[in-house]
Amino acid sequence: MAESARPTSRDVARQAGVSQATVSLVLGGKWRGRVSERTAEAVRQAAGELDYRPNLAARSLRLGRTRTALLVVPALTHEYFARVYAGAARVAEENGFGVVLYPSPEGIGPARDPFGSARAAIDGVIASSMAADALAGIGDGGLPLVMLDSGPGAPDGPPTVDLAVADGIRQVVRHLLGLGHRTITHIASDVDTWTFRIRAQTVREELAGVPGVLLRTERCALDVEPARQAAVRALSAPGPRPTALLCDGDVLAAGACKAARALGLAVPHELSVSGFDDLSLALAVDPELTSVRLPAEEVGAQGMRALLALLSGRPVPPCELPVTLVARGSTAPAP
Amino acid sequence: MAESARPTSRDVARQAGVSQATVSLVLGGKWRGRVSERTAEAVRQAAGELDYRPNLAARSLRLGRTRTALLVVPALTHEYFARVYAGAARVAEENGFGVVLYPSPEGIGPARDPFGSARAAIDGVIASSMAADALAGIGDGGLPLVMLDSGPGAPDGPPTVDLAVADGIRQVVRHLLGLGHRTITHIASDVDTWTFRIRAQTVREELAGVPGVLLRTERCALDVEPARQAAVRALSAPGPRPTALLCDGDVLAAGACKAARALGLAVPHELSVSGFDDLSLALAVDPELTSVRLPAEEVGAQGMRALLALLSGRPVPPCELPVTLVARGSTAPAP
DNA sequence: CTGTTAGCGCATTCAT
DNA sequence: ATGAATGCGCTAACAG
Repeated sequence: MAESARPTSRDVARQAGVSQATVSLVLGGKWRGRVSERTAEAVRQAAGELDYRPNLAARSLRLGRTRTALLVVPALTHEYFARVYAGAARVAEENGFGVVLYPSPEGIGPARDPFGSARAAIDGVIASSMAADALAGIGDGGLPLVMLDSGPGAPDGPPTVDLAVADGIRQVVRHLLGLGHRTITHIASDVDTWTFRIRAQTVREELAGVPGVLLRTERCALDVEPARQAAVRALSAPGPRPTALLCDGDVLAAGACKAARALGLAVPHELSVSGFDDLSLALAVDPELTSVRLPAEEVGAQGMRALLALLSGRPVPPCELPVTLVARGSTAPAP
Repeated sequence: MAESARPTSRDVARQAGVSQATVSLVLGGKWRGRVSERTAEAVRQAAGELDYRPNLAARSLRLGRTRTALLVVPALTHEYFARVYAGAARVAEENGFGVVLYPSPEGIGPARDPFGSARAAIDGVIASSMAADALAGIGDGGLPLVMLDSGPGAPDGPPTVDLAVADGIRQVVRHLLGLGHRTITHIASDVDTWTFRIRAQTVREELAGVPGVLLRTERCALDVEPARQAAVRALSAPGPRPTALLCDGDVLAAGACKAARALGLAVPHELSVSGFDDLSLALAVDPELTSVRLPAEEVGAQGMRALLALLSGRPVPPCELPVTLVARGSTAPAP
C-alpha cells in the first residue's frame, strides 16, 4: 500500500494525461485562458488522488523566494513575544507564508547571524523590540526589514510598527494622580531600548508640571527578584515614602508587591502598584494588577502585513497601535 | 557598492580558481584526502571575501532532506512550551538543523495538516503533550516522529521522551502528608492527556493506603479564573474543609490562592497550596509556590536528540527525565 | 587530487 | 490550448 516516494508534478501530469507544464499552470492558479476547464479539472483531480504537494525546495529554488519570514525576538519565554509571534504567524499563514523564529541569544543586542541559525532561507525579517542599531548586519544584507516597537524610525529607514507606550504611561500617571498620589517611584527596566526610554521620559514629562510631586526612579533587570530588591530600595529610601510604584512591566510589579508585603505594607491601601503589558500574570497575582494592555498579537500581525507590503513593493505607512489602561485592584486612593 | 545578487558556489569557485565541485567539498567539510590543504584554504578565503552562503533551497532539493524539524505544541504562550522549544532549538542548531513551530490550533486535538501551515519542508516531527491518537495523520505520512510527555508508547511505536510526573506527584503528596495534611482536594486539569491522567491516578494511589485521608477532586480548565472557581467549590463544599489544595499546575495554584484569600483563609497557615511546573509564575506570586520543577528545556533537547537519532537510523531508547519538588512558602503544617 | 557531468522538482519561455 | 526545453544552485558519481 505504501507509495513511499512523494508524488511529483510529473506523476500528476502522467496520471492526468497532460504535460508537467500544464500541471504547474493549473496548480499555480494562473491558467485563465491558457488551459481548458476540462483539462484543469482533470489535473486537480489527479493531484487530489495522489495527495500531491509541491516540493517547496524546488519551488523556492526556481522562484528565488521562499515565502518565509524571520521573526527576531529577544526571548520567547516572555509571553509578550509569544503573542507577537502568534499574530505574525496568523497573518503569514493567511498569505501562504511561513514564520521562523530567531530568539536572539544576545537579548536586545546586535543580532550576530540570523542566517546561520535560523536555517531556512528568508525573504525578509521582522525584528521585535531590538535596539535600533542592533540590526546593522541584517540591513546591510539587503533583506527587507520591519521593526516592531522600536520607535518611529527615519522616514527612509525600515517600516515600523509601534505601540503608543507614551500614551499608555500617560494614562497610568493620570490614573495615579487622580487617586491623589504625589510621591511616586518609577520602577524602571534597565534595558536600553526605545520602549523603555520613552516610558521614563514620559513619566518625567507628565509629572513635571504638577505641584507637590516627588518623582524618583529605581532601575532593575526585568525579573521578579531584581524588581523586589528595587522596590525595597524605593520603600526604604530616605525622605517621604512613595505611595505608588509605577512599574515598567507586570513582572516588575509582581516583584514590587512582594517587597511591599514583606515590609508590612498592604497593597493597594498603603501602597499602590501599577504594571505594564497586561500579561496573564496580571490576573494571577493578588490583588490583580492595574496595567496597560498591549495588543501584542496585533503588533505581530501588523508587522507581518508591513513586511508583505514591503515585499510587493507597496508603500508601507508607519503604524502606531493604541494601548489601554486597565484599572484593577493594585491601585487605590493615596493613604 | 551593491553586489546585489547573492554569490553562488560558482562565484566562489571562480574567485578561488577552482571548480564548483571543489568548493562544495571544502565547504561541506568532507575533503579529507580529496583536496589539498592549500586549495581548501583558498576556497575558504574566497567564500569569506564574497560572504558566500549556500542556497538552502538548492541543497534541500538536491539532498531530499531539509535539516528542519517541526515542533508541534498546543500553545506557545505557555512558558513550558516556550522552554521546550528553546531546548529543541539549541540542540538543533548544534547539529545544523532548524526548528519550525506548529502551534496546533486544535490544542491537544488531532493536528490536521501541519504541512500546509508550517510551510517549510520537514524531515521529522516532534509532538509535545499531544493526545496519543492526535497524530495519526502525521504517523501515516511516514514522517519520523518523536512524542514528548505523552506517556510510554508501544515498544514499536514512536520514540518518547517523558517526564517523571508520577514521581513528582508522589513527592508532593508525601510533602503534604509529612506536614500533617489529611483532607486534601486535587485541583485537576480537565485536559484529557497522559500527563494529567497519570497525575490524578498517582494522587489516588499514593493516598489510598493512608488512614484518615479524605481526598476529593475538582476539575477545571487550565487558567487562573476557572481554578479560582474550582477552589471556591473545594473550600465551600459540605464536609470537612480541605487543609491543602494540590494543583495540577502553577497557574491553577495561583487561582487557588486567590480563592483562599477571598474566603479569608491565609496561605499557607490556614490552607496549603501546591503547584506544578515551577514556571516563573511560582516566584511571582506571594507567597511563593511550592511546586515541582520540570526540566522543560531538557525535554525539548532530548526530543530533538531522539529525532536526530531516528533520522540517522540509530536506535532510540525511551527516556524519562527526573523532576524535583521545590518546597516554598505556599505550603505549611496543617492547622 | 581536481574537473566534468547529471539531475533533484518546479515555473517559465518558446514552439507548436 | 498544450508540450518540449531550460535552468535555478547544489551535491555526488565518475573521469581524468
